[in-house]
Amino acid sequence: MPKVVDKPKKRDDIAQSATALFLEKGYSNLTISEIAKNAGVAKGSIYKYFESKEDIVFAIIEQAQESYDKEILYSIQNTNKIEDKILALFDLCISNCDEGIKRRKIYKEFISICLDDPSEKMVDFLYNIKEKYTNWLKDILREGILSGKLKPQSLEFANGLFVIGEGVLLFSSLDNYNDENLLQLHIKSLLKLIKIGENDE
Amino acid sequence: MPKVVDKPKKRDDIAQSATALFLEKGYSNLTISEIAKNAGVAKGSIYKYFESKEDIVFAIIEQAQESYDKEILYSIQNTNKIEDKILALFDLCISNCDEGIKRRKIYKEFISICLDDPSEKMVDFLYNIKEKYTNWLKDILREGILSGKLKPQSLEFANGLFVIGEGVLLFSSLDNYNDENLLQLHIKSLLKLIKIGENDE
Amino acid sequence: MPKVVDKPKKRDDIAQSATALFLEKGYSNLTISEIAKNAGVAKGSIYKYFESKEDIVFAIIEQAQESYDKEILYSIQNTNKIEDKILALFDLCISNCDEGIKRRKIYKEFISICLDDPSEKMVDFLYNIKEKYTNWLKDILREGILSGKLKPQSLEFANGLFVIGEGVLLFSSLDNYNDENLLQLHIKSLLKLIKIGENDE
Amino acid sequence: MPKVVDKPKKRDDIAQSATALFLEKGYSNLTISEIAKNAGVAKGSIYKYFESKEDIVFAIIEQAQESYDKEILYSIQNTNKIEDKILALFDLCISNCDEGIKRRKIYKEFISICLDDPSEKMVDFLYNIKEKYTNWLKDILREGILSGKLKPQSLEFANGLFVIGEGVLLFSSLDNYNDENLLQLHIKSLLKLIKIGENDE
DNA sequence: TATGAATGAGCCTTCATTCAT
DNA sequence: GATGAATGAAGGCTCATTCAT
Repeated sequence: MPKVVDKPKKRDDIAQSATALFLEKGYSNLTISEIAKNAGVAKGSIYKYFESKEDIVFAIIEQAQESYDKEILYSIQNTNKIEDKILALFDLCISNCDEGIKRRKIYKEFISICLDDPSEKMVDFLYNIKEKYTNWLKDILREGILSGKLKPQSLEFANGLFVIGEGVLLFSSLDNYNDENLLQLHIKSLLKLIKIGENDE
Repeated sequence: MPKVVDKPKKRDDIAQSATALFLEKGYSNLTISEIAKNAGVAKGSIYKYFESKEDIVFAIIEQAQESYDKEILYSIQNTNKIEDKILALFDLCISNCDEGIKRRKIYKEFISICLDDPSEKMVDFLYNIKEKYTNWLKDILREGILSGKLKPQSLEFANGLFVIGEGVLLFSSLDNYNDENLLQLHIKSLLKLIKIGENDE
Repeated sequence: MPKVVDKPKKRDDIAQSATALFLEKGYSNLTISEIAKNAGVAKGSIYKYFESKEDIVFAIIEQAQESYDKEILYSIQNTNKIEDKILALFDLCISNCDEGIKRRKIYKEFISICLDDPSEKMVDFLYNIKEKYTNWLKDILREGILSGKLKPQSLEFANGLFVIGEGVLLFSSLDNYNDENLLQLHIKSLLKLIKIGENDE
Repeated sequence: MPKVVDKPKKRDDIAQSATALFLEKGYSNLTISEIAKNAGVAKGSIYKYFESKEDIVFAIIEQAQESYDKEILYSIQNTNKIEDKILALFDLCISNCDEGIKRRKIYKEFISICLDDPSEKMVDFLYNIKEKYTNWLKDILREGILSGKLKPQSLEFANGLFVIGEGVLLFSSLDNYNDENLLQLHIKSLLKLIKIGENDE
């Protein structure tokens, strides 16, 4: 009987195990040797499951993104107030629990790779994230407009808001920048302006 | 008599010549050998003018930033309308002339270095840019508030606006993203909301 | 099945092969490239077996010293006369067979490294050699004293004798100095003085 | 009127100034640039006065040796007891005043160079030192024999004694070895044996 | 004569990937 | 399937020496 190997599972396991290293050292300081050792697998075997080093981190990122997406969607759907929905959407940029910080780091490394030596695969992935989140954001805003809670021009801020998120992530990874609630304040201030019935003099 | 060499000039010349390579290949794919060859100089000579590879790109970045700052300040001071001042401030993220694109690329590489392997020097430099531009932005907003053209809460958007700029830069460097006027639209939309006397239903 | 490599053996083989080069060119004129080529191995492979260039020569030195120690101990134990025991101890400084000359060269390179740029590891190793050989020498002398063959003050010459050995090694490595029997003469003359019953006018 | 340069003097001055650096950093860590800067001279000028880096340290060593020789000779001639004469001869290996330590370091570096990459010039110089000092030592011993103070066989220890000196120097440069009076003890013990009228049971 | 800019070979080390077993 | 030894290009940096001015 041949040894049965659950290839997708093992692939996941390796990516899982590499995640900790990835967070700790960052992409460019990470070696295949370390990943292999950490996963309890031979260096050569890595290439049975992944095409390249980049492929590994891509798997990590994909894994993280997938689970994050689910959470976010769930959060949005289980929240009522528009403000809370939007904040939920930006949880990645705001949350300060361990899990949140971890995810931010992964995303930051992902961006770093895209900037340093962009591959089509990576850039496409980033592009899809942007589309997806911008669309979710637009859905929220559209819903608010339809229900009469938001001014019609609210939609014009969707793209910009997403991009703020990116900028915040970028800065949050650098030591000096602890403006974790910069984004919250901005969102809240903006909402005051685009909510109907709250435009005070 | 000693051979007279204008050291600062030569340093600048090398940095200048390295800039093209830097833009083309990015920091991590750039080698000292190439820089030297491109500058028509021996490898060893590079180290007469620069302390390290990082020092070279830092010089490039400093050079670019310095000249950019001057232009921006000049633009701001020679513009009347608040909107134009703000757009001038974000010229780096908006402009599509060759010079603008080049600068954006340089800035993007700079960010990339900061993300990949941040040195104190680099991060400090980034921090100072942030402070400087945020303050200029606040000055513009404050002036608008004082002159009765902007609502008081306008100031709350200063930090967020700067960060949008960063996010835009980040995305603009990736091939697929040609939303150059995303930022303009966002700014214009926001201004409509924070201007006094333009809040229409 | 994994390719089976006797790692310690290969390490030894490389060290062995490097020894010839080491003797021929000396530490500072030796390059890793040469060592690799000479061993029929890729440059990178060297670092699978050794941590650094210094590590390689240290292995060579250790190898030589280890085998030498065994021989010396054996010689001393299988010799009867005190004089012969002492001469056996200094075999490294005296012997003129190929093996002896080779060992002397290795030892000389070792000293050279210690003088030029001493690392803790190297100096400690030298220190241990000194302690070991001085102690063996003292044992021989003590035995002679106890058995009534040597005068009690003989022990006072142990340290000095060891150091003569060092000095001789040092000089023997330089081309002009062929006083290989300088040490033998000195030892013999000294023994005449410290032996009991042979102090004649 | 042509600028008159006292070339030999300037050569000496440069060597003098380089000595401190030489002591501090050792030959292999010393750069021509440093020497030039320290001497207040251009790098290129160094090569007007010296043929090579080695030539500079050779000058330093020659300078040191010359002044040392004078002192030693003077000491020997102004001392009466044989033991004191011999100790005076080995002052380089024994003295612990600043000057003595300095000289020992220079000599050690000299030996280090001879071991690492011996040039004819250096080795000849070392050979001459050996001859000179051994001869002085023999003179002292011969005088002692003639005056009936030393046994005839004393002469047999001349070569060995010189070599001990070398060995002591070599070790004294390494951190762990503080047996500064090893040599004194050895000499004194030996003298007791070779003096006439002091052979006790 | 003095200068110091320029040279460029050479150094040790790293690491993603391959492939024989 | 699994292994891990082997590869070898590439990289940043140093420094004694030369030579145009």
